[in-house]
Amino acid sequence: MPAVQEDTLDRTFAALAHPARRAILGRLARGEVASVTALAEPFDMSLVAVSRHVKILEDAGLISRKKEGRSRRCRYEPGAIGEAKGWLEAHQQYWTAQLEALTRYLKDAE
Amino acid sequence: MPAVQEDTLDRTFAALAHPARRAILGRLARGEVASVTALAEPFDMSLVAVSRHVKILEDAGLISRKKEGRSRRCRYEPGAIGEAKGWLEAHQQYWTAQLEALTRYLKDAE
DNA sequence: TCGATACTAAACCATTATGTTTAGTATTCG
DNA sequence: CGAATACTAAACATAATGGTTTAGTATCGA
Repeated sequence: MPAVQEDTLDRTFAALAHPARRAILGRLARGEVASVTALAEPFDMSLVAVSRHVKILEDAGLISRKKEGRSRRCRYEPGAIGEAKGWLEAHQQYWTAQLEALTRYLKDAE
Repeated sequence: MPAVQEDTLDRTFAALAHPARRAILGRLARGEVASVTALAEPFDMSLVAVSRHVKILEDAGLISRKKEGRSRRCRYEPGAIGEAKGWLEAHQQYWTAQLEALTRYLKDAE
């Protein structure tokens, strides 16, 4: 199991906890590369607010932003989501292993 | 892809964003069934604080609490973590598919 | 029954999160 | 150059989070 920094997971899970950020990430995860203005378009929220959501996603390592003229090209970065998934998987696996052990134990005890 | 309620994911990811809660969940995910006092033991934090972390995990559906005499038996509930993992997987998959398509495209363009 | 145990509830405080509006900085285009 | 575009920064209001201490409530055990 790769040793992931605690505060990295903090930031990643916190970033994923907001529906607007999940929506933005979802769009980018489908391969789209979009400007902040384009990302803001579906939301009933100021551009400033969206810009900060984008920054939170960037700080969590979930996306990257590159200045391109006067706009920013935002793209998905798969590393952080992989780490979060890894954490969840590891814990689900432990549970599954535990459950299997219990099942075997109960079978033997019959 | 199962339709998971947005605010359920909000609560689940928010619950996972705190290291103490991940630690508690990790313990329970390994199959342990523990009282709040037992869960609080490793932390340099009041029992009251831990009790509230436990409640946040419970509200997110990650664990359940059952009154047993004067203590509460806390146990792992695999559903919510599965939904969170499902969300992450779905988005990783899309990206992977996108990447593969791009790779094919670039190969053809050579 | 009376005190200890295992909590949860309530009140409080400091900090962080999330939105707003208003400014300011680059960059492009006529 | 000068206006429009695409942001980010700053200042602000409000709500939520995360901790504390102090009070309850329920249960157990002598």
